[in-house]
This record gives sequence, C-alpha cells and structure tokens, in this order.
Amino acid sequence: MDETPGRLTAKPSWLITQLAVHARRLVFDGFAAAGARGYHYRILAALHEFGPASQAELGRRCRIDRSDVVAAVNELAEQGFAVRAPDPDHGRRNRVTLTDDGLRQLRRMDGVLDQVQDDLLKPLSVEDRQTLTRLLGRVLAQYEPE
Amino acid sequence: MDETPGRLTAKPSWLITQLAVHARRLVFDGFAAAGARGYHYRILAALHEFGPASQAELGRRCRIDRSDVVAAVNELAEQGFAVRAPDPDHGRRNRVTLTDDGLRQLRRMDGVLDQVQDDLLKPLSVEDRQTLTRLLGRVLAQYEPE
DNA sequence: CGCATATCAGTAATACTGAAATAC
DNA sequence: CGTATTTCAGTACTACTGATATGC
Repeated sequence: MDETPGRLTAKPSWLITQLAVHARRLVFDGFAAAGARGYHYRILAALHEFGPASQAELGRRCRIDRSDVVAAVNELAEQGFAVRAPDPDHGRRNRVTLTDDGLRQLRRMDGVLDQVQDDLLKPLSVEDRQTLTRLLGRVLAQYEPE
Repeated sequence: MDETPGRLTAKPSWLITQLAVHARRLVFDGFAAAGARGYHYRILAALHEFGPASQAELGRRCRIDRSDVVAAVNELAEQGFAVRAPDPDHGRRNRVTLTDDGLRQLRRMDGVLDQVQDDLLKPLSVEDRQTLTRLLGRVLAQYEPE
C-alpha cells in the first residue's frame, strides 16, 4: 500500500527539468547542424535585439558568465558572425557588433527553434500551445525583470 | 522597421530551455543541500517505483547513460542509500536495491522538489498550475512510452 | 583607493562515445 | 559466434569560481 504512484510525472518542477532533456537535445542537434550552440544563439539574439554591446553587458542580458562570453565571442568572431573591437570611449571595454553573416546565422537558428517547437508541441492543439506558451512566459517573467 | 520584437520570449522551445536554467538552478541548490544531485534522485525514484534493478535497466528507466549509472550507483552505495550486489541469476548483472536510508533520502529530495515547485509556480493560480502540469505532461508523454 | 571589464585556468553536473572485459 | 552488462577513459556544453591584468 504505497501512496506515491507516478512520482516522476506529478511534480511540475521535475516535469520541466525532464522535458528540458528532450527539448535541449532537439535544440542541440539543430544548432549543431548549423555549426553552433546555445551560447551563440543567445548572444546573436541579444546583439540583434539590443544592438552592439560590451561583453559584460552581453553576459548580463544573456545570463552567461563573463568568462564564457569571452570564449563564445571568440568563436562568433572566428566564424565572422560578430566583430569585437575596442570601445573608443572606454579603454578596457570591448564593443561587440552583429555582422550581416551573423544576422543570417541568427535567422537560421530561429528556423531551427521553430522546427523544434513544432516537433515538441505536436501533441497539443493550437489553443493548448498558446496556453502553454502564455503560462511558461508568466513563470519565466518572475526571473526576467527586463 | 524590424519585425522581431520579443524573440526570446516568443518561442516555447526556447522558453522551456530558458526556464529550465532557473528550474535547474533551484533544484540543483536544493539537492546540493541534501548532498545529492539529479542523477541520484532519478535513480532512487526509479528504485522506489519499480523495485530492485540492474544498472542497465536503471539507465533505460532514468534515461541516464550506462556509464553514468556506474558512477551514480558508486556514490549512492558509498552513502548507504543503495546496495549493489551481483545478480545470483546472472553472473555479469548487478542488482541494485534501495535501502531504508535511501528511501529517507528520496523523501528529502521529494520535499526539495515540492518547495522548488511552489517557488517556481508562485506567479500562477492553482488552476493555472494544474493546466501547466497537464500540458507539460502531455508534451513529455510523447517521449515516455512507458 | 575602489570598481568595472576582460581574460585565463580550473571545476562540477549532465550527456554522450568508444573500448575493454565478462557472462550468457 | 553474437548479445547484454559492467566498467573505464575521454569529450562537449552549460554554469560557475578564482585569479590576474587593465582602465576608469
């Protein structure tokens, strides 16, 4: 007589982390096919949405550690998707700028996410998808003060 | 005239992965306070739900790679939360069993998840929480044939 | 002096691959 | 023989810490 059936599917916090295993896998594979990874997408998206920024700013906006921004910007610069130049107004600061190729890469990665979304949410109706998106957005909003 | 405002909050697949950053952090911290991590919870929960099992079975049930099960069971055995013994019916196979201490640890970790859940979902009403849980469960179900 | 920025070195947890040894 | 299980060694990505150097 045990009162804990279906433990693994009963806790939303666990549901989210487990679902993320599959979502991450889909996203990872899609990004890998484009020669990229999650950090690259976040940085390209932030550059597009907020314009050129220092690495410290990128780290705050993307929630990526300052030290990981260095490596990711290195890679984006090598691929020609971003340009790193010293900020003329501030000797220590760098100014990272999105290139045209970077914008094209961002569009590619957006396409990947659209496809992952269709794949992930195919069990749900259009209305349910909207409801899920709205609820997730509200949950996430408490951590995104911007 | 740019038509991509709010990119980062518009895609459910990305919402889920971003939300998972916060959910994982909360779960990680809670588990760390109990001297444990995610792999340990998944294995303890599977042992409790399905009974003693071989490591290969645990890997399949928990979606943990065979080689990572080895390390996690090592740690659980060191902590006295599980016992690893050769399967008498099959020379190569191990039989992993939950101990009483392991069950107590599982209960502690369940408590952590309950608290994380309250924390994570506090912007939502009771009804919205249920809706979210139901929708996530349906999305996850396509990857959980059991 | 403090404070912010950039960089490097190193660590942990998750997820995975390949190879080896063993048992059926 | 092949298949399954266990184990070890090593890798990639995300996330983080600490130290260092530089510039305001």
